[in-house]
Amino acid sequence: MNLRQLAAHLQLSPTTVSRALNGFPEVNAETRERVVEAARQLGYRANTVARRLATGKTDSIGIIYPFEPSDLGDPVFLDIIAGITERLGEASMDLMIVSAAQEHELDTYKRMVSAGRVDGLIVARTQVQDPRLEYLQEKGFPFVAHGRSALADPYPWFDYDNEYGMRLAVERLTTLGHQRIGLVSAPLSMNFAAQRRMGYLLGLNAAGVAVDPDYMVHGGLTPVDGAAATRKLLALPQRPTALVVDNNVSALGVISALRQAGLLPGHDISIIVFGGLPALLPDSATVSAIMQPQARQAGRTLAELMLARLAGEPTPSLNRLWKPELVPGGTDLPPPRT
Amino acid sequence: MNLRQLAAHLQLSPTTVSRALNGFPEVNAETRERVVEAARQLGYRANTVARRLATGKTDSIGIIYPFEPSDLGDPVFLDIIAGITERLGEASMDLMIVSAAQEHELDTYKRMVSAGRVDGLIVARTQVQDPRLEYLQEKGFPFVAHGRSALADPYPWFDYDNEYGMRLAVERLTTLGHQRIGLVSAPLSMNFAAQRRMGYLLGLNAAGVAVDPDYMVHGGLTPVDGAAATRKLLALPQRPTALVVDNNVSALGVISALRQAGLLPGHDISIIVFGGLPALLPDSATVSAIMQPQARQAGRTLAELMLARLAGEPTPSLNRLWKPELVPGGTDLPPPRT
DNA sequence: AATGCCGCTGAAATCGATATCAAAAACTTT
DNA sequence: AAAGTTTTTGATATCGATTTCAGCGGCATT
Repeated sequence: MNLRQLAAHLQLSPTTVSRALNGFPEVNAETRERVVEAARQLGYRANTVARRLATGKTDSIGIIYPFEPSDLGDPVFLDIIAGITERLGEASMDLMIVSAAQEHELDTYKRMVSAGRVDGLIVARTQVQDPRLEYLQEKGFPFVAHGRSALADPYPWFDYDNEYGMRLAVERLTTLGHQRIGLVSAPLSMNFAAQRRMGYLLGLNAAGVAVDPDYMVHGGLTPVDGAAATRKLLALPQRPTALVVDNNVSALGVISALRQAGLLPGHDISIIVFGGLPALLPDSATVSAIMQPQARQAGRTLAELMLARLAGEPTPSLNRLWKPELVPGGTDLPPPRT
Repeated sequence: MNLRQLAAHLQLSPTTVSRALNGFPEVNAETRERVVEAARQLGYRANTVARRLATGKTDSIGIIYPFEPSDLGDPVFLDIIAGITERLGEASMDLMIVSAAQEHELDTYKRMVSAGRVDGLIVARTQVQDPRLEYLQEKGFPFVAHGRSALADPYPWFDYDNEYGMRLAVERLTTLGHQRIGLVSAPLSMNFAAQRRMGYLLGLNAAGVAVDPDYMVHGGLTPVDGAAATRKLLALPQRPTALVVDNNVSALGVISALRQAGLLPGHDISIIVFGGLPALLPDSATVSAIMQPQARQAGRTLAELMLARLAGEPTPSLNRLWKPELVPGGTDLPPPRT
């Protein structure tokens, strides 16, 4: 059942039918009613592809995700996706997920852009220098970044105030009296890691605690890396009395490494995790954390920004910075007396 | 840059250019080379939407996922998605993810089908009686089910041998001497739960152990439900000496409930988890499990089946049943002497 | 030399909608 | 009643590809 057939059935022109269904004001109220009724009855629904060609809009947004073979899966990513699709659905738009081998990621962006598959792209896991964003900006292709980056011109982004959050964690610990605070962080090429590291430094400075590079370990984004970093920190001559971890995936490894070393978090050593442990874990609330608001809400916001961008809102208004907060869970306590 | 422009540039007709780029045999080799070269040089790429309208294929597959507000996120779902997109990408097809409120799920299916947005759908979380599958089959719309269901005609599906897997677990425990084995399962309307329950029953029967309905608790699909079920089992006059859990999300709650009750899994009580604990957890390997092969591989297989279905392969050949296996992790041991 | 066939190319129709512009119908105004 | 508006409808072009069918030139066949 296509438009022409429906029109023939109604003894109207396709033009009028199309107008009636799309709510154009010039259609006679009675006619519109007839058309809408017939469409409902016959189960007519405009062919998405044809409409797309005619209007030039695809009504879909893409997200390109570098699924790595070894990737254990970012626990919040799915929740973000849920938020995005939810909000897009309300505007009857779709989300297209495309996977890209990391080395060909930029090529995938180029293909998506020039083949006109989507109206806009959401860029995840931004990096400090991000060729993907540079490419999109140069092309003038609509995008929203999840995380900030160094770009020439303003662009729409959504981000947590990573620096502030980590500073919050460090200041909490210094207030409690800690002097030796270890930092476990993700690769510094990741934007959030660099920002959280900066928060760590600022926090120490504010408390007048000297910075010792030995206490800052950055590695990968897996539990295994977290565990390795922890062992390195515990092996220091003066081992840290507290740890801050800049991401929750590594944190899983950190905690298991502590247990293996016979240290009970919240008893023998303090620990604050940025993002908190994955909510899936029954004991996730027992670890003190810097919490970001709901990931699903973040997804909705990303979609919201995308829609606003496509509606032509001026870029400077399309930035959102969310402040995380400290949620005590019992693993932030004063250092042991010596 | 569109086809017409490229053709004008080459002083050829759009027809010939299209044919050259799409590998039709009747094009002169020299001409083809010229065309291909020019396309590369000028960065021409056929507009996806226009091609879709002309060919009637969308080159994309949909998956409709009932993201629930309370959903903690299925830990393997993302991995399955990764596998699907990976395989589809190799066939240069896209995956469209659509979220649906649970109550409107079927409507969403109808919309996707009649608006011609995708060539096929992958149906997740099949149920014993599944109106979504019934609808798709009736419409003759291509789909692949992740999990079996009761349908009139044969259809493409991918599934684990749930019955076999759970039977494996139970037989392992009865062999060790357990007589009172508790079952924690997901809602029985879910297909996998019903199948695993059947495996549980068969396993007990095979060992000549009487079935006691009190030892079978089914609830929701969250850690909280798992914990509640566990407490119920522990409160029985003769409490079970072993537990089998039919899904890994509930298992998280089961384990924490055991700990709270002062029972150490693998010491005071045996436990085998279907699917194992989420790999994200550092100590996931310490729990005995019935393991399914890699989720990502499952995703690839789903995509593979979809592609085969679209290529017109006969349905009966499009079924895949994977056998899970027992992976001991230290929590399957003989019951304590009494 | 006339005919037939093959290899290659192009004109035009098609996919199913929307958008533009023209025209018919209904209604006011003078 | 004629002229001018406003309301409503329709014919047709358009989006950018693919696909069908026709045609041209060259070569082989008779």
